[in-house]
Amino acid sequence: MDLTELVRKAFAEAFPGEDFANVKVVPATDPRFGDYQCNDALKIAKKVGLKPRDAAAKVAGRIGGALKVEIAGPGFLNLTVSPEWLAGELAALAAAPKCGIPQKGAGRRVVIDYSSPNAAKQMHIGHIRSTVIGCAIDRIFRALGYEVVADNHLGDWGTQFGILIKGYRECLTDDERANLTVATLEKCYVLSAAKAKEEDGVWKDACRAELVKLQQGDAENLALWKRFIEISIGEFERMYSKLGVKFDTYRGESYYNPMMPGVVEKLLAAGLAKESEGALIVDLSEEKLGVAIVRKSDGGYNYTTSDLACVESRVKDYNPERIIYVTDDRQQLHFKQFFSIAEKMGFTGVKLVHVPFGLMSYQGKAISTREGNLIKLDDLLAEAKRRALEIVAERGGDERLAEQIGYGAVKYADLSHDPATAIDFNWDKALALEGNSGPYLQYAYARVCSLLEKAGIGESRPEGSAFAVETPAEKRLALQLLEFPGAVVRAAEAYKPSVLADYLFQTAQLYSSFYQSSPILKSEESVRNARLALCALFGDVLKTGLSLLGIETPRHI
RNA sequence: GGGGUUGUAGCUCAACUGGACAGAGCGACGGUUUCCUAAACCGUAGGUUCCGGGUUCGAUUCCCGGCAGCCCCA
Repeated sequence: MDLTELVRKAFAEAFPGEDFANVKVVPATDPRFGDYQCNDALKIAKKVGLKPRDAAAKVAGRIGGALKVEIAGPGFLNLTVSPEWLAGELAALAAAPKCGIPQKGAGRRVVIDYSSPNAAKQMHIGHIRSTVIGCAIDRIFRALGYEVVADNHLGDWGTQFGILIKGYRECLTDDERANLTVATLEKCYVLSAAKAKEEDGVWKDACRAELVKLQQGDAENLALWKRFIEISIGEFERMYSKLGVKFDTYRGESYYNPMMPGVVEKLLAAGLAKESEGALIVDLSEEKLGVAIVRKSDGGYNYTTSDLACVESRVKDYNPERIIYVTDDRQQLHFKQFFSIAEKMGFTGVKLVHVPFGLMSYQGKAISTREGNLIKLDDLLAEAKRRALEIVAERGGDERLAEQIGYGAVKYADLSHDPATAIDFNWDKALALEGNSGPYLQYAYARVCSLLEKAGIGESRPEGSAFAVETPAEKRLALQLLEFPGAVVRAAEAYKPSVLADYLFQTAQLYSSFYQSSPILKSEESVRNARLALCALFGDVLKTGLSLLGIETPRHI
């Protein structure tokens, strides 16, 4: 029985002819107010010409069934459910596949564009956010039944390849060329770029010449470029496998490069683009979005054009309902511009969504080689594992467990914040193992697994009919567990994995509190069975929820 | 100059999009282990939600005007 539906029906009977699509029942903000509350009688009171409390009373009189209704304060409807209702809901949730996550996305397809590092560079801590937030959104949408195309829009084209090719030929030893790694590529880029700054400009011109050859399809340069990309992707995938990230496609900028002239032609044909100071621009000043350059005066293209080509390509290949871009918030203007142009070009059947996140800094400064504050992702993960191993080893845990916990800590530290929040990287916070942290949740899971195993339940599940909620601690946990599907939906609608992370943490807190205060294995049979059923459901919800955040759940810690 | 974004406890952050007494974590102080994993639990202290107006039954949330930080654009 859906409480919102029930209450909406009561509203509709009390006030025929009004629209109550927005009426909703939400969990009570305080246990003293009951189990659920509805605040909508207050909102419609004026509309129907009644005092708020009278409006509430009129609705309250029509809510029946298993619900106890009280009118409180200015006109809140406080709802208290019966133990039977609660047991029934818990049993239904326990029996539902995927812990009751609604399949809202069935038959729908979305493209999610995230991570997108630059080729020939090692990933660093600044890449965590797009990767981890994007991955969580990816998993959440899949869980809701969406067909997701996870696409890694690599930075794999541009002037840096002229510098790299020149550097590769001149700055590396034979041995380095034979055993090429991303670290070597980085080094050769730095050496070559430094020489390109020399006064005479000879090196710089040579780099440009290599770039032109590459762009014109010179076989040797193209082969080198391909090799650089393959090595880069290999290195990225080494990181992704540690982080549990998997892409369906790696279509980088180079993939869209050939489509750019076509895009510009369309813009011209549609009368959207015009010449200005030698460049081709789209004027969006009427929308207060300034102007977007779609072709520079030197004939080169930039991101706006490339992203438009990308939308066209994705619509053609996947026909998605939505394309979600997870990038840092410096790019907000760019996305507004390009979304606006895409709409004017007629791409109206696809919803374009930008999920901006606050840039990660370190010691108060933007992360860059120049600032000398660049921490490699690999090093961060190694340190996370090392710190976790120190603690895990005391209990006989192995390296694998240390990875699960250490990486879980890193990911959770990011996912538990609203994406919009800018994060100043801090070792102790990123690797926190206590309090509101990944390991806290993993620990709660390991404890419940241990409990269930001791009860002889393990991975099997007790009869749903065992549910019976008696004590306040049980009830708070039970009501919270019922909110899981809603939390997943809210996280997806807001594009904020933090909503789910927050829910899971609160749930684990309620469980820990319940666990502390309530003997389970030693209770007499009916209580024991009821509590075990609740524990099992908690375990399933926590495991499912953490999997949506890309955090592993070892059964034993 | 224009635009975006953020401002909540000592610190880091929540607050289900307008609801009841603004909640957590860390840090501080105090307590809990012959008992199902103490990476835990319980309690105490800590607030002019940046400032000033407005909208209304009700504002951390919405509107207007400031201030401050970060970012983008020319």
